[in-house]
Amino acid sequence: MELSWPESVLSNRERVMEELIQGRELASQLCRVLDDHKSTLVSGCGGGDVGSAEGLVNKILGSFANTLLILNGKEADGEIVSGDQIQGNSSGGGSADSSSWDANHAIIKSEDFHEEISCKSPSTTFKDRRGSYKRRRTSHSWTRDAQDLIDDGHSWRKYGQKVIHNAKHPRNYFRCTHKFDQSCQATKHVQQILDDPPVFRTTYYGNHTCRDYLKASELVLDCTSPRESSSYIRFGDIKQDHPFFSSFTSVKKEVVIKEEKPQPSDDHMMASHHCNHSSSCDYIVSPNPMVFKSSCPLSGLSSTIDPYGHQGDEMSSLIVEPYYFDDEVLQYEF
DNA sequence: CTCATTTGACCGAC
DNA sequence: GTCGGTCAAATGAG
Repeated sequence: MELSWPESVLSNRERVMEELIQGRELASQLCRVLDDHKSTLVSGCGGGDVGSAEGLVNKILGSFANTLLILNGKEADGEIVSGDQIQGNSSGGGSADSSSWDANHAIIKSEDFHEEISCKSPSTTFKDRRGSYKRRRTSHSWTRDAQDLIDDGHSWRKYGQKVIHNAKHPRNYFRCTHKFDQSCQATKHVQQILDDPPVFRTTYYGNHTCRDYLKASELVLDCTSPRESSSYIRFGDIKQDHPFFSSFTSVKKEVVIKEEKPQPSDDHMMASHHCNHSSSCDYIVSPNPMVFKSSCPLSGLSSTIDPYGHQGDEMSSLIVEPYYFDDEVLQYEF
């Protein structure tokens, strides 16, 4: 199959590579810093170079964010951020808090970005009765206004629709498809708030804890067509009519190749994919769930990088996947 | 048959 | 009492 990159992508390809490679280098530095820090702690000296580690983390996040912005075509708008501009979750609040990012006619606002790790109702007391719930007032949420119903890269299942007081259109309620099989608590509400032009407000609640590889392994693309303002690369569903989609076919293959290796963990999400093709493609997304798996919530990454300003969607999914650089896997062990 | 959507009921928050 | 979020049976699509 012929790989053909669109011009806009080709022009950014080198920059993407630069950003990714820089991210790899920074990550390597971070590993060393963390190792030093660990040994320092073991030796009882305390302190360590935490500030340096944080700086590296920020730079890494910035590198990946820049990559994503390039892919998203936002570079020209001067929205490339430096690593120092990105603040990790650990530094409190998250940079997405006051962010408003206009992409593809979408406006994202982070309304309520409180860190509430401990959630309200423990699953042990989970609803025995219908309608038993607590209103979401303190859980973090993000709203996103868009003229299109944008696929955010996750699988959603509609579980309700409600006519809202003083609202012209009913509100639709969605939960993650993997709510039960993976205990993913992410939900979203979608409501049309304007008629002409139609504007849909999507409010996201909670983080995706699922690993929806089929959907998560998508890349957000900038698209010149307003109608396709939210096109994605879908590795499990390559759209061949799009020149950029076809160019990523090899990516899909590589993902499949990795699957065929025996996975010790619960890595069965893409078991339905079968492909024996090999590929020499250069930068790849892998579904290996072990990479980036740490005690830190993934939202720590996604909340700061994701230009949409919400956690756990396709962007974060892309980021937390391991990246291959010419047969080299970027892996972190924290 | 499986899975997603629809829709009325339920119930806590206000 | 009203409103909004969720549940779950019924229904539909593939």
